[in-house]
Amino acid sequence: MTKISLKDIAIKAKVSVGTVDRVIHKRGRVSQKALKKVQDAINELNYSPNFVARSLATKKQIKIAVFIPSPSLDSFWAQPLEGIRKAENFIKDFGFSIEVFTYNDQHPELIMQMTPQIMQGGFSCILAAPNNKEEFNQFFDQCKQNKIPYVQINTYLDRNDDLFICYIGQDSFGSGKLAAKLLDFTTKPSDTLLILHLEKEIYNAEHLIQKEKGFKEYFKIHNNHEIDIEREIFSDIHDKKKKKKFIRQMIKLYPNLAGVFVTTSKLHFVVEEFLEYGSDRIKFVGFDLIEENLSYLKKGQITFLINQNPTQQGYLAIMGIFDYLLKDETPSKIQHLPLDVVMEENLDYYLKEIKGTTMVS
Amino acid sequence: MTKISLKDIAIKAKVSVGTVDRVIHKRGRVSQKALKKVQDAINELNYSPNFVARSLATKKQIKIAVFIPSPSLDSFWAQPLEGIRKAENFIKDFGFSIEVFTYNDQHPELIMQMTPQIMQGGFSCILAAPNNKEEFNQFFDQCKQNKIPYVQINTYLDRNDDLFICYIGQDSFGSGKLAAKLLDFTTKPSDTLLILHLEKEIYNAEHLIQKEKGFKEYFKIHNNHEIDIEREIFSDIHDKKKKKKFIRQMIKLYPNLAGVFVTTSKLHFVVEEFLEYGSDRIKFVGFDLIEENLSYLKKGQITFLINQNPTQQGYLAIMGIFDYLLKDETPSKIQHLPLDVVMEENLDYYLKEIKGTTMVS
DNA sequence: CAAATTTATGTGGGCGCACACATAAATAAA
DNA sequence: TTTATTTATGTGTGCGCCCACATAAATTTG
Repeated sequence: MTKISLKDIAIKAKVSVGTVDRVIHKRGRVSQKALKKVQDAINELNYSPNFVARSLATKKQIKIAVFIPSPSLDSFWAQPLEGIRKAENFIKDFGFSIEVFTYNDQHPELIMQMTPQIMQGGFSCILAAPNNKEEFNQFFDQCKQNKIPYVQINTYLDRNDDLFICYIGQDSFGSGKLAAKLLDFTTKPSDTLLILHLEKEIYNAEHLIQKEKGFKEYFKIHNNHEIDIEREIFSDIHDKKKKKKFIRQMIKLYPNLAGVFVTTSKLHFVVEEFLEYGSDRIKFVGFDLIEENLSYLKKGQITFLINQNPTQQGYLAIMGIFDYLLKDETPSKIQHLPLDVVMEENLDYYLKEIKGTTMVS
Repeated sequence: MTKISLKDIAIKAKVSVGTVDRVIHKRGRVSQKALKKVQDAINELNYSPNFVARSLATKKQIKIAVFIPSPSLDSFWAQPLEGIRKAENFIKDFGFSIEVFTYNDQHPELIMQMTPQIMQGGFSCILAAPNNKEEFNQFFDQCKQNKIPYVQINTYLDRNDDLFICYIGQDSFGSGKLAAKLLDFTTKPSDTLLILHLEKEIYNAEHLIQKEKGFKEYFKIHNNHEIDIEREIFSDIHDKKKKKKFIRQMIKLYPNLAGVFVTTSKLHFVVEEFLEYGSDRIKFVGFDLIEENLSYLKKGQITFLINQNPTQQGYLAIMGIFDYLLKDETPSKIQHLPLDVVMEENLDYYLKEIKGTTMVS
């Protein structure tokens, strides 16, 4: 009942293990006759290589580069990083190692500066979160030139080259629809709902565009209440004066405001002001279980947060790369993770991460 | 930069690898002097064994038994099984194999009949879903006698012996609270909410008791609307006549019925009748993304389903056992998985499972 | 047809570890 | 002191695979 080994194949095909090895790795130098015998034996015995032994034998160290926004600038990224570390812990005995590079998505010009360093680091694969559309299209072009395969997480950039392995993350469009549904629980006829982008250069952030589209899509289908959908952009969130002014203006502009959908994790920057100047009817929906948002959720001032399984994103991406490099398994191109609806009552379970090496999706 | 190996330790401690091996495995036959030298070397070089090589060297096959309700009788169990298979696919190259035994929780007397077979199967570890309290306490006693460690999923049975490795699953109490919150979104003063157990022998199903407690707990804290909480038990769900009669009776008994919480995955058995005889104000909350429930969710007749991460439960349990047996890692005893609030808009993402060998939570 | 070249096949060492076995050192019994 | 006995230590083989190298067979060239 024990697994079929190379040797079993060799015996069955009446050749040496060296020949079988050559067939499996398509190294050539095998006669037609032997080739067929070996292939038949492999099929008959339903052989698949033992990747544990394979990993031990190929003593080559495999390096993976990770390129994500800095967790110290945006605490959201601590979570994917945690998943990445968890995966690293698992695959390190297979000779895999991980090197993390971080960027600031508010200063995308630095991304290009870091690119050469990453390209020349001798990495077998790159995991990147392409927050900035333009820069990362260039980055991935570089990957292509250097023949380095890559995986995307969190933000999806449509790429056609064959070095793009897969995307793992949320469906931004779907998350917009979900946000709409959550706000729609409490809408009344002729209410206003506001889509609020707290970022500059929206055009360059594909995921935000998709979220807005999804939100609007929901109300195209379900607009039984004649809800008024508005959208605004404001990026000076660190300038308190400007922020207050802006929010006052919003309240004035939209007297029937019943809900605010912030398309990033930055909802916490505006909740207080909306509550102060606006009516208490206003409900909020935003993204991500970062500390700053959680305090409002716990106080009941934010009703819903949408969680995008960040830890899982990082973990799955690394493990996918592992499968790809060690087992030659090609994953499906688009892997959408669940969009969790998080409120006070189920928050805890999302926070405590599963202990032990081997988490999983 | 390559990892420290046994040999490195041997050289540093000026002994042979055999001696190092003896120290690591506590096999004795090592002098005090040598012991100390080796321990010091291990600490200094921060050595940890390469579990890939270890697995290859210990050629022994490790068998894991899985004991869960039959997926053909309760389709919920297809999902944990999927996670189990996924994990199996990963660990099979490590010489691990899995054998699945199923039982019928409606006929717990058969559980004891199967027990000897499982105990004598030569398993290194058992994964069980202890739906029936009494029988599984006996079952786990047997595990203890036979010195076979075990992991619980989905239902938690408090056990004190040191062969109980861990529990992986939802927090039943918390899921009750969450259900209460979901129904409370639309309650009005003096509404009635009904906790409905569609099982017999509730006293023997610990998780159901906990769900009820959690539900009531929520309204102890949040009862601003003077909601009336009722609870009923009905188990003849396959007898349509009795079922209809029962539901009519409920409607009559509770004229202000605004919500029904079914504590298992069997909500689909009663939705239609409640909708037929009752007011359309009645909202439903139940568990599990099984096909029968999903059709109602998609039609908008069920608003919320609570998902208990079943696939993950199975996957994590097996991988936990793997870590436990191969890496000597002791996991934390209680691992609560997230309680996902699933509605029409985010359903899809929970259904499509991540492709590839190595999922992971 | 022998020699040189190309192509096909087999052999052996090693990855890091576990484990059986052989040997050496220390201690006890004769 | 010699011989058993116990205890300590080292060596060697193999897990399944990869890969470098040696050898053998087929083909080409002179």
